[in-house]
Amino acid sequence: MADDKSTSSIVFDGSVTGGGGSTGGCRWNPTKEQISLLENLYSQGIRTPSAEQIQEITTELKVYGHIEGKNVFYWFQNHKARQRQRQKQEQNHSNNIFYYNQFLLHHKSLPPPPLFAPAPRNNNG
Amino acid sequence: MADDKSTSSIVFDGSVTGGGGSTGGCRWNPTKEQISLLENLYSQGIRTPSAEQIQEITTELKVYGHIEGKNVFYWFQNHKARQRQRQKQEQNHSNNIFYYNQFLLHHKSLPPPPLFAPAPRNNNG
DNA sequence: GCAAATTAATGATTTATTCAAG
DNA sequence: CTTGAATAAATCATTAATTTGC
Repeated sequence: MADDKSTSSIVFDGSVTGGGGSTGGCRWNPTKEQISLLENLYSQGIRTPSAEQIQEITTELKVYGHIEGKNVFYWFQNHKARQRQRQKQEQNHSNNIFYYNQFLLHHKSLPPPPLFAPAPRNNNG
Repeated sequence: MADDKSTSSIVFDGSVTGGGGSTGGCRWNPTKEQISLLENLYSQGIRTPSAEQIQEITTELKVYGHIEGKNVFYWFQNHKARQRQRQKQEQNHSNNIFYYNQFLLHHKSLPPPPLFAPAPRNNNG
């Protein structure tokens, strides 16, 4: 499905180096161990590791194969986003009770709302 | 398209105001359309709509279901607050992930990340 | 069994929001 | 109001699975 994109030529030359050779792919190809470890960390609650964390994780994962900090960073980004996406698809549940305090609503009849009245100043419209 | 969950339609038909019987369950339950529209307005820059704006928005949103001015007002209040909270948490949690996202990635292989490392010492070996 | 073609998964880039600071 | 910072969302591009035909 690579229609006429032509916009991006990609400067990626695959000089990822470091790899033990293998297929010398252009993009990082995580090993089972690496994925397992990453998923474990994610499961532990790590969603957006700090730079330091990324460094540590990268170092750890290097034992199982070539990897860089950016790979770790991207992995968490993508994983979180895709997990979210999948969850969203499951949004079949009925009500979407949102964030609203019933506190005010209990007032029911709602008297004249002066709250937002004294603000005739600039409007963002 | 036509992703209507059709969950709406009832919910708040009439007896919202002037009740007095049930203590709870009478709070505004925004529909997808309403939320979408509100978020759109928020995205357009509206943070604290004036009374007139609230009125207009309310009128517009009434097409999709019962809603009152206070709901609109509170929605913006809560939405803004929530966004701020989230942003703050993020800021406090992560430091310079940005480092990976903008600069390094464009430079391919991750060089030594001293940017966010005030570490004046350099131990190696 | 294997290879080409197609589809699905996912790594890597780019873009758009959002709040804080000046 | 403009700029800076930092994601998250959307998108592109490549790899792995899977399918299909021989």
